[in-house]
Amino acid sequence: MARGPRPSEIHAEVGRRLATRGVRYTSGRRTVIGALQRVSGPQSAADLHKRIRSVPLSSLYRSLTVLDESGIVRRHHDAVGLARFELAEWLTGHHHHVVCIDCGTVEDVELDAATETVLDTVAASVAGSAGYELGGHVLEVEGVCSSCRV
Amino acid sequence: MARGPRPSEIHAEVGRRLATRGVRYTSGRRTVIGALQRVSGPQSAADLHKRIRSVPLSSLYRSLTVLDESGIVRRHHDAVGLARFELAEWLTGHHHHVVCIDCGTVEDVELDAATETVLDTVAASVAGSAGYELGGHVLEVEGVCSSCRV
DNA sequence: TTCCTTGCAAACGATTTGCATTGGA
DNA sequence: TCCAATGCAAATCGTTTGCAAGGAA
Repeated sequence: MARGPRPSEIHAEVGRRLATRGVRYTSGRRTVIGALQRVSGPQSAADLHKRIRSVPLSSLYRSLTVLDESGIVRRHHDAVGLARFELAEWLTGHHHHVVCIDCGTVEDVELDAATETVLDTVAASVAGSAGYELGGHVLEVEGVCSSCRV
Repeated sequence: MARGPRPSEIHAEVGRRLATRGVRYTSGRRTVIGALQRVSGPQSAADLHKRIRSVPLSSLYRSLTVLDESGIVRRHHDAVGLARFELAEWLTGHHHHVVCIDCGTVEDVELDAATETVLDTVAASVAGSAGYELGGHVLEVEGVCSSCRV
């Protein structure tokens, strides 16, 4: 399975990628990447802001936007419509999400190669029959997490 | 595959479901359900409002909220974060989405029973290994639609 | 020096809500 | 009749943006 660069190399990778686009890898942006690296699952701007009070919200949003446009982070939207950000798959490895229907928590999950192959096949046939050129796939498994099941 | 009631029976089904919750099936709500029935893929409030000018936006949102809470429509959020609504699966049958990475269009796709079984198995194992009680699954296939590929 | 980036405050826009009125069972 | 539903306008709130100051190459 395609895991990304190891954690210690992520900053270098990101810096390189930004450089080729004429974008600076400033300390604020490093802080954001660092925070995303330390957690699991997509984070809202508010979540991140709580962890890194040094970066004001507006700058945080601006950084996340640039990082998204540069393919370094990926923006999702949770069930409530809140924007949530996570490192792109080339940095973390391909993975899927398990979403708790009750509390909304999202956790990352990696599938074994065999299963992933099956999904690829399914995705390809779906894309084909709809006349789409396949780009990727996202499997979201919904359920009730252990804390909500108590 | 579990298809829902036929189109002509949907209003009756919806009315029945709402009644058990002490919610009225008013003409405005009928209009909304009718509009959702006529299109394919999740619609934004603005989309719906364009089709049914008779229902003011605020009422539209209120109806969609009630219908969502009653399990009659389901709310999603597209790549831009806009809320999009579609009839619940017990009314339309279980299906998945193909999303165009370029224009954001979302189309419904139904898989054959065999493939669906495979997905169920995958979803169950994912939920299990994450300690979740399985609720359902969503496969989103991303690609480039034919019009964007020109 | 030259742009890109940052901070703050103000602006935006989708969605929600208060309140008086209307309408369905 | 009686309470839920509606419409309008005002309020929310996550997110974006203008502009002047700060910082990296």
